[in-house]
Amino acid sequence: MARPKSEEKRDAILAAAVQIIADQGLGAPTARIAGLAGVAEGTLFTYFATKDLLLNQLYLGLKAELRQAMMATYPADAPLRDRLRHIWDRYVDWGVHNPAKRRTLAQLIVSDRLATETRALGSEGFARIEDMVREGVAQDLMREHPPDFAAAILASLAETTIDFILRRPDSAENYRAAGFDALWHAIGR
Amino acid sequence: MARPKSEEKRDAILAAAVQIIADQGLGAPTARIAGLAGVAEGTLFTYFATKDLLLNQLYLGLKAELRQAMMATYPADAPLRDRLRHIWDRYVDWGVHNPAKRRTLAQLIVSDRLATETRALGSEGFARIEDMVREGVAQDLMREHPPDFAAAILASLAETTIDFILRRPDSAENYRAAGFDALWHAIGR
Amino acid sequence: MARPKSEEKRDAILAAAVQIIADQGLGAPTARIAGLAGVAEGTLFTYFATKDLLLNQLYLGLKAELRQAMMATYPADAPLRDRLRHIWDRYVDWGVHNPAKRRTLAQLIVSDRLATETRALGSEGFARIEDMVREGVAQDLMREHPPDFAAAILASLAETTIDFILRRPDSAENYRAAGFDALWHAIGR
Amino acid sequence: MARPKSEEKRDAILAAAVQIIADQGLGAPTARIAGLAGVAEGTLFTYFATKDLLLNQLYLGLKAELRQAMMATYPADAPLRDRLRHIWDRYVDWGVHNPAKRRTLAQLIVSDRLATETRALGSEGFARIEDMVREGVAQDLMREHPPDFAAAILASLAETTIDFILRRPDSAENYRAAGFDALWHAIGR
DNA sequence: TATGAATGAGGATTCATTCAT
DNA sequence: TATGAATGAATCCTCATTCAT
Repeated sequence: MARPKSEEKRDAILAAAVQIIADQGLGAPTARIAGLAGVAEGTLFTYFATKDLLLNQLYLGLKAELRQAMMATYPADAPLRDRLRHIWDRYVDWGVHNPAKRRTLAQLIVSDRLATETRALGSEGFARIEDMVREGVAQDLMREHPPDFAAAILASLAETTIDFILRRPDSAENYRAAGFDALWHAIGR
Repeated sequence: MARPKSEEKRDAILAAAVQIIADQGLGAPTARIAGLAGVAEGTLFTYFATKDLLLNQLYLGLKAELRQAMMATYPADAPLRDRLRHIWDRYVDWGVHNPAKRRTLAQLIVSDRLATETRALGSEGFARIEDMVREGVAQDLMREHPPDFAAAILASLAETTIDFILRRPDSAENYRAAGFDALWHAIGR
Repeated sequence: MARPKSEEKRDAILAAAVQIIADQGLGAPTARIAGLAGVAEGTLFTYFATKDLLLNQLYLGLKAELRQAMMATYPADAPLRDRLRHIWDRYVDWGVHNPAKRRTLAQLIVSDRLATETRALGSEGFARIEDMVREGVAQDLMREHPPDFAAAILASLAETTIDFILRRPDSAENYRAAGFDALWHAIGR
Repeated sequence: MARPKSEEKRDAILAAAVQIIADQGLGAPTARIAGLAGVAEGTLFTYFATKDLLLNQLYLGLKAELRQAMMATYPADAPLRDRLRHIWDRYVDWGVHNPAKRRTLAQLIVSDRLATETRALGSEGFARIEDMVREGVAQDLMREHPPDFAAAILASLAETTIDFILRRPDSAENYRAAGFDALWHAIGR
């Protein structure tokens, strides 16, 4: 007895949700999401009992995806600055190449529909960055910031950088480098 | 000329909207806003023909308020770093002391309910910061970033800082200083 | 102490009502009527305590106007057929030249907003036609129809004639003549 | 395929609309219509996306019904006068026996809620009458009227006749005969 | 499990009427 | 009397969710 609820359909719903929410906001009807996903209105609810549940799963999924993108081909043995740059580039690139996902994520984050627990789960896994900060501080490469604060700075500078790249794609490389430069000075020594 | 439209009522509606939206999101019923404002459901619509119009006005109002807060008692003759610090402190303080307004602003910004024109109007007036950046670059105090990029970095670091202060109010002073430190290094030389 | 409520304003409101109702139906807002009449929303209600009252007055006014139009320069001494033709022509012409009034009247007649009494008042004054029918029967010029039935036939054929003239104004004269011909045969001998 | 949309429910809604509109006008709430039809408020909108759509369908349905009534048991081989009389009687009877439908139809016709296309569709199918007129003219039985004008005369005289019968049901037979007599002379020779 | 019709609470907006000015 | 802001009931329609098929 294989899994009866097809993984495929679940994914289709999630993917549809990203598109729809990106351009109609969280108020978008579940019916529209189902439609784009190619399933019936009611079917959506066999995969996600509730719209809120769908939204929470969506958030978690997107966060996980971003995390994976950041960590893919992570050069564990490279020098600190290179590893940081690796993460930075991955973050920025993911954002630049997935504007709908990013927009949806933004809506979810400021919304009141994420359970506290969900939010907590989503924030995990940036531990690697925090480790790097601790390492940097120990090696005297970085100024002494609380590690989570430094990680948050990385994220916020990356977001700003992505915004500018999306607005002026021609200067993408400039902004990506300038952003990293700002980051390195902001938290480095 | 009958009863003139009262500035007071308009403000009450806007103030109510801030509270309600901060904790129920943009989907909050206009009826609830009117209720909190102490006016009839219909009255809201004599002041704002449409919920979207209300939202756009609200955005503009909050942006203006933040701008004023930042520029109040601006020490025009102080050294660059002090002027930047002044703006930084005002920004952070405003955010810390007006969490509902800030939350509402955040919702509005990621929403799809702001007219393009509104968004443009709202972004104006951060020119002062950009001027400072130009000045800093000229004086060789700052690294050469596009001025609007530097201004955006200020805003994003301030937001991050506010987040941390709200989460750990006891360390407010530390975060405010650390945040500025990060900013100064990020864009300074 | 002359009359304080200006007759002029009253008429302006009634005239505005005709236009507005003709193209937006009876559901048109009183505010819009007031606007077109050039008076304030509230002023309308000092002239007509209620929208229903306004509608009833409007009906009565239009009916009276049509009646007067029909009877103007009535050739009391002409032969029966000529007198009937006179009324016919006046009726048709009034309808053709006052399409908005006619449309409004039509809406009022089928609506449920006319008081029974109003409707009764409106129907009066077609007595002249009924007299003509009696006279015609007596003179053996007309077939024996109930006089009010004959009058109603006149009205309904006139309405139909007006409809066709409005749709094909080039053939106005043809239709007016053909319509009268039909009427004369319908009720005449 | 889940529950299919039931023809029954659709008809119930249409039937309810007739009753409600007949006595409360086109302004009658959809909720009341749904209520009388025995379905939920929302259900009405799965059958008719819009109140205007419902109204247009209603008009078309009633027109079709009237047309069918007129043509049922049409004696295609009878003499012209008998065929005309057949249509006349059917028309009048339908009106007399379906006062609510007739009242609703009247409201719809003068309203501004029928699409131009709807109105066009509704007028089709009175072609049979026009054919009869052509035939009558050819046989020298009728005076030369434009066929559509003659058809309109039939309708308007029938309506007038129905009005009188409804007001004085005791004389139904007289009016029906007198009305046809008027019609026959109006358009016949 | 998949479907989509059925449900009815809820929401933005309208509008006749009232009332402070 | 004239004005137009204030009122809140009423209206059309939406939408998450349920349920018969």
